[in-house]
Amino acid sequence: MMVPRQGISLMTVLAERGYRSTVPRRMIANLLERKSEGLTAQALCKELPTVGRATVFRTLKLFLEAGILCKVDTMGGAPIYSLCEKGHHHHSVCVLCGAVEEFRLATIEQLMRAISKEIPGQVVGHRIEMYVDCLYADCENCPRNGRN
Amino acid sequence: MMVPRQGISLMTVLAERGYRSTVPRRMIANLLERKSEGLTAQALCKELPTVGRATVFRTLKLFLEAGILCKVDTMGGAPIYSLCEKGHHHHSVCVLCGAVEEFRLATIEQLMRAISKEIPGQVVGHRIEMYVDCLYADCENCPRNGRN
DNA sequence: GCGCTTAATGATATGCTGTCGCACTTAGTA
DNA sequence: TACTAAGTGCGACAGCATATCATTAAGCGC
Repeated sequence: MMVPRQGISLMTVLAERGYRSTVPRRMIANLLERKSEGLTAQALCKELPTVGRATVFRTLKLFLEAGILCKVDTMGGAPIYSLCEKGHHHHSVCVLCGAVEEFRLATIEQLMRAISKEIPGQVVGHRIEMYVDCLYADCENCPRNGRN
Repeated sequence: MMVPRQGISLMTVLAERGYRSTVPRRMIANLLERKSEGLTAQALCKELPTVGRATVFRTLKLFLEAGILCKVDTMGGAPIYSLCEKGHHHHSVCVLCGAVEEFRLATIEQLMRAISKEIPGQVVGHRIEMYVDCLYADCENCPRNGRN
């Protein structure tokens, strides 16, 4: 839990795909890698005022396409962009502070196969999101935990 | 599967809750009840040009609050509003034509309880969406099936 | 290091879902 | 039938995201 995620660097992946290493992209990549709990697009823009909004969204899209970033829907707020390992997984989202964690359970994939048999049509994808009270007992961003 | 859903009428539910029966509301309710596979807000507006956009959204909100309508996220498109039975369930969404079906499996709820134990924090909700090729073998709205 | 080509950028406009404020209409009741 | 509050439509607006386009700079050959 709460392992500092240090996967393949985002910029490395872009380079592999033939994209240029630019100042705005490095800034965005850096911020995403530091904030492993995830950020909204708005937060990125606010933290990087020198980077244009369009560039923020374009860069996020590149990372999404590369499969190293996930766009996680919250319960009625702005989606959170969260760095993720490659491979299939799901997310737990804190409804209080918006922190995102990924989880992966063999049981889920078993269940998905079971559901696939029950549902008419060919299943091409699925999404599971767990909404939790807070991921971290001592989270200081959660209104509930003043200081703890 | 593909049972013509004929639950409690939408207007009846509104009446129970003390809302007035107005022309726009009846038109929206009617359309939703006829199109059991679901509609986007935009589609509703287009089919009911005499009803204002604001009214469409306000009425959808009423039905959502009453728990007889579900807002289902698609994979990157506009959300679909789909009539649904009361009670907890999940959705399968066709990625080709956007048709929505609901499903409910005891196994899922068991699994959710299992996951709850694995995840730090108190689970307050969850969302599962299955994306399928098409729900209906003979769906004429799917580009794949010309006529069939 | 120097230019050159083209990808990438930022500013701006635009699209989309959804909400708000407000004057007008209408449902339901007296 | 008349009254009154709920409901409506319009237009403006908010927030996320994308398109356009002139300008900038990354990365390459030299």
